[in-house]
Amino acid sequence: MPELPEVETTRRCLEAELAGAAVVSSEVRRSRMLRRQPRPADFADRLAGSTVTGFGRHGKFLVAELDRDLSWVTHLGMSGRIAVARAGAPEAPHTNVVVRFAGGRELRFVDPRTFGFMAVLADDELGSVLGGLGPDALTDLPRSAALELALARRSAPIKALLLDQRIVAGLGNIYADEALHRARIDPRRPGGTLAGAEIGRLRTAIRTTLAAGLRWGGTSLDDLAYLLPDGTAGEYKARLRVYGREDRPCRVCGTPIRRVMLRQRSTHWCPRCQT
DNA sequence: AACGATCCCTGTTGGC
DNA sequence: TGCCAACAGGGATCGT
Repeated sequence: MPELPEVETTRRCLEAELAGAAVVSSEVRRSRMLRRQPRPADFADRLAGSTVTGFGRHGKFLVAELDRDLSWVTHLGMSGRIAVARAGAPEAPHTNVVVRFAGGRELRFVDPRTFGFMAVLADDELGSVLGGLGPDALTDLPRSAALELALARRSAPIKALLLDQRIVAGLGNIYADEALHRARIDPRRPGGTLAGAEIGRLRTAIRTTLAAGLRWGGTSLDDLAYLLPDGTAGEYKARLRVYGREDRPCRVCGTPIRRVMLRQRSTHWCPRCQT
């Protein structure tokens, strides 16, 4: 579930907790977590002795800047989360990577399904991981004209195009459904059929939806998946309009929310509000 | 090129 | 109760 609001919430916590901290050592317990690191041995070698100057984000990628011109990249995948704790405090199951900082705190990467990954990359390696990403949906959302151009003549469902990180980076399955409900657009519509006014509504809906998710600390669907780095849950789930609400009444018109599989991803919408 | 299916991995849930 | 299939926040890759 980690999508842009969850990653940005995580980033803000890490910036407050760990910006300026020096890495002492790291421990990788599942080597699969380093599969995007060109030479896996570089990970621990490059982290040791590095200082984190700040935490950034592009789409769903968390990008910590290190001194020495290195970037420490984390993707949370489906089930990943970051925890910050004191060394020695009880560990969650599936703690796959631990990075220890001077002063006795550590960053823990918990990820049961291991779809997430970490890598410490030099500038010339960064492109192979972040290169294909489109503009960030929160900080750099394209203007309507640019969005219209990106969707023109596309036959894929608009929902699928919103999930394509090359067009806009940051939306996932939850917030794509939520934004389309806010925009009153049927998720199955071919992207190329969206008219001018609809593009504007979609753009506004993306901004509003992401801002709302962020305001509530993201969406924690259950206690086993996404949580904030301090272990508390994001509160946006209670405010979702369509995701996970099949057969329950639309919050706008009362019509039962419908669900279909689109590109193997479950898709929720209101058949009355969204056309 | 663009599109859709499949696979990666582990855990939970719902139906029989 | 027990078992097994279906499904879950993402994305790389492979046919067509």
